[in-house]
Amino acid sequence: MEAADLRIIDLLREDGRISYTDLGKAVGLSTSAVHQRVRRLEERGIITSYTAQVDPAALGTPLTAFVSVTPLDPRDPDDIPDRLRGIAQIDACYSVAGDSNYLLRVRVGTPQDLEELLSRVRSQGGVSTRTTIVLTTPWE
Amino acid sequence: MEAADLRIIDLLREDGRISYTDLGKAVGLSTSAVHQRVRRLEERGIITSYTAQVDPAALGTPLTAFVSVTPLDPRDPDDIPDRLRGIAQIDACYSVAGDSNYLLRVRVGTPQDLEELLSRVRSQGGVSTRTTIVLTTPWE
DNA sequence: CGTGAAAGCAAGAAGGA
DNA sequence: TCCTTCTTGCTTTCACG
Repeated sequence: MEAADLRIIDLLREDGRISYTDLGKAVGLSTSAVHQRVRRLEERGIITSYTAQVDPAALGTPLTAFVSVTPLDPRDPDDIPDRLRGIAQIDACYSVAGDSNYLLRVRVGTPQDLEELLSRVRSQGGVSTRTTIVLTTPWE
Repeated sequence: MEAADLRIIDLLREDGRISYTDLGKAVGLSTSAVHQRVRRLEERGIITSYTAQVDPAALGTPLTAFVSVTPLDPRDPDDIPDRLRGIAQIDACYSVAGDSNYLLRVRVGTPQDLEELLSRVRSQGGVSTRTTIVLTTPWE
């Protein structure tokens, strides 16, 4: 990938709402040229989306936790992600190599919410869980 | 928080580059009204930033891992986040309650890069590590 | 990749419920 | 306080060189 594209990606990661005009000034290209480059990056799947970052506490979910997930019966077909996909509190799901099969990052409001969520994950996913509470997030 | 603000936040999380005009149509308010609301959400720190999501593989970092971090000497002052902040490959740092003190999410290109990174984390952070490799990311 | 024109959008001022 | 409308200047988009 070219230097201009990398610079564009950097700037768009810093400020996803920057205008193509400013982007052009920053990389030394015309508005249309950067616009075209950005479109190509999007088409090639390099830039996948643009999102607003929101303070979880403001949305009523100040409590973050990581949940390690292991199937109760390892012989079952592994469709755990499909089984868990509908659960809104799970905001990331990683398939991992290690003690457990999956690692989930979840966000909830209170310890009670976490208890309910874990119970739902266990029954709906057919899994056992091991949970690690996040105290603070120095950066993300 | 009001329903309109929540709807605005939802839409901005889905598409961080949506125009205020479209946002206004979607929530049934004028352009200026939503614009004003968005600015207030930003000022109040509810919307913290806008970012482009980029495919890690395209940036040459297809390998994701979680690193549990424990201080070698628990009596030392705990400035581990400060010690690790400069390391670009660490893209999230969580202080956790559990076996270890911190959980890092890291992204690198190759197993060799991971080896180097872990060695740097250990020496620079004054910590021991336990690493879990991510195989796939069903969602994030 | 750049230019230029047309359409669309942002941002501020003024005024009303 | 929060909304709408209006106006001005930018930004985006697209056809073309």
